[in-house]
Amino acid sequence: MQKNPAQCQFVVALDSIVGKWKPMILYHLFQGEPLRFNELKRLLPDITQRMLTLHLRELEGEGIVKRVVYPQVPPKVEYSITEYGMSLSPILETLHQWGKAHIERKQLKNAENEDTKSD
Amino acid sequence: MQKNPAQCQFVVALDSIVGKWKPMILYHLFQGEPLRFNELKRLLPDITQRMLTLHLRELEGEGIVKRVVYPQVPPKVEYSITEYGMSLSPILETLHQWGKAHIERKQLKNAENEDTKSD
DNA sequence: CAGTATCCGGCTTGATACTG
DNA sequence: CAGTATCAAGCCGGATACTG
Repeated sequence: MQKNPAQCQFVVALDSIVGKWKPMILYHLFQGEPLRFNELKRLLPDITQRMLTLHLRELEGEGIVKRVVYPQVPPKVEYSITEYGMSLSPILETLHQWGKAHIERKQLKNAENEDTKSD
Repeated sequence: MQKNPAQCQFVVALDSIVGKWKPMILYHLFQGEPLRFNELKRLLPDITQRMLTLHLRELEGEGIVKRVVYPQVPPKVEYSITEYGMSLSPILETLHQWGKAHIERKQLKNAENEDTKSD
């Protein structure tokens, strides 16, 4: 894509965590407990099986998520954050902090607008 | 979108910086100097005017970028990071660090694969 | 110079059905 | 249970032309 040597490395990082459901998947897996496919599906009520599979495969491909298959019937598959994936936690943490502040800021702005509107 | 109370706040943060060119735009503006529309365009050789406008408008809407119009002919418009926008710097910094490490890791993996392939 | 306006293609996501 | 396969829709971004 872009060749710019140093500057586009956060694009790389973003690619690993961007996707409609990836942040949510990561959030739940970061709770620590390994989760089964259907447990994740239940936690993400609006996701389709297809998207859950796709995103999990991508995260697995990046080495962020570990997939463990228990050979039994009915099948059991558990997903968890890899040790490497844990290295994302500073990113998720700063994103979370900033997102929180950003929402509060927006609500403030809206409140101000309500004020001036009433004149 | 999702109602999940606390957990989706990094989605909010991501929304503010995700977009094909937003990270690059931010990168250049974070250098400190205000940049004119065409200067940004020159720094982002493959961006279209349309996308540059759209992304700048979005960043402006979020309060991250400031747009200053100098009323003169030919028009002059300067873009710069707002003080609020500066609060993104921890995010960009961690993303950058992680992206760098992630690339190196991938190259390592590739090298390993080359080794085993030669058997 | 700094944009808009239109039109269009592709990739991401969604819906639904099927399976070991 | 944990997926795959197929098809279709929607949104993001690209190309191009036009303008105060």
